[in-house]
Amino acid sequence: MPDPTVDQASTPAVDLTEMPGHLIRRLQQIAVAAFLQESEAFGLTPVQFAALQAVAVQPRVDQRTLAGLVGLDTSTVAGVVDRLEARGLLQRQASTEDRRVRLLVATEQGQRLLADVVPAMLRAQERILEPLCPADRAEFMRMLRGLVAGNNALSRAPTQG
Amino acid sequence: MPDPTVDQASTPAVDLTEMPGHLIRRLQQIAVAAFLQESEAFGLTPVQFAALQAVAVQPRVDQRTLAGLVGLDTSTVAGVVDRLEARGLLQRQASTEDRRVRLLVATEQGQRLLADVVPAMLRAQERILEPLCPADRAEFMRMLRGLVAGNNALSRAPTQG
DNA sequence: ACCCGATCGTCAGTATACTCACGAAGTCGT
DNA sequence: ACGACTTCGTGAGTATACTGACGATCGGGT
Repeated sequence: MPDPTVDQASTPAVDLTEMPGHLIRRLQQIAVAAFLQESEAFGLTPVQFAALQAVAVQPRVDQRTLAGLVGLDTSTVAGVVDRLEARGLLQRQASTEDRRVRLLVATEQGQRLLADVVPAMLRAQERILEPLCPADRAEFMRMLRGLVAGNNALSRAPTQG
Repeated sequence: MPDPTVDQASTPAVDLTEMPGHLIRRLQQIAVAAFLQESEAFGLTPVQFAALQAVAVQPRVDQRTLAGLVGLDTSTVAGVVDRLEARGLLQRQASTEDRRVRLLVATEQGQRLLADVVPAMLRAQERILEPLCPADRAEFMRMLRGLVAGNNALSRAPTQG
């Protein structure tokens, strides 16, 4: 009697739970869900938070530089900035020196919202790593940094920060 | 002289590269890029591969069960299955016992494609973990499994497999 | 037999995230 | 001054991934 979960023909015995890519995707879904739960009251997504935060720290960045800071394609940044601008959290200013670029500045409202969201964001980060013992958490973060740094060039939007 | 990268007002000093959520998102982008590069010739996305693989291993699954196997929302599964069906890699069969459900079966063509893609997929997995030393790779996978299992209920699409 | 709640799939809407192509604008060589 | 090349932002097209709502269907209780 063959194992009923495995096709008798020639289906390769691939276990998704052994594949880094699969687990990374699942963990990403989890990380987004944790963030959204903790920051429910503020209506910011993780990417919107990252973008707004980067703009607040570095006012008058252009969109291309912002893309490099948060690790996004410039097409994607355009949409994220659109939504932040529509909510009045951020402004696009025309540069006088280079009329191609749009300089980004966080509004007062954006900075206030940011300050409010930070604690929720930090709670979400803790929740993500909670299943690991404290020693493992540090190890995991170290490896995560190593993997992202080592493979940085692989993705379309390499980080420069 | 204050650090020019930090706003002097009150911008919280959040370093994105210290946030698990940010690094996980970056690593996910990297994992997808690695998969797409290795499997370029076949035109399958990581999620399409996972879904097709799960259907091949477990023929006549319904879409809801498939969602649980690969960790996807049923809405998302609908789209993935649509695309696989349109390419003739998979078939939706009406169940005689329960007319609500659509049973999924991989076609011959789908199974052949799957077999062709598996080596590319495995190469992608190796590339993702490549920056770590072999001992760390095993450790990383162990922690990854622990994080996904421990937080499984957090995401909308908990895995049952 | 019939209603009630649960389940399966789908749909509309929104938000990443990519590719490729484009126009506008800058820069540099000649 | 002019053409070649590059760079910045945007747009269309595609693919995850979620929420919330819906119709169709099934099951159980009365």
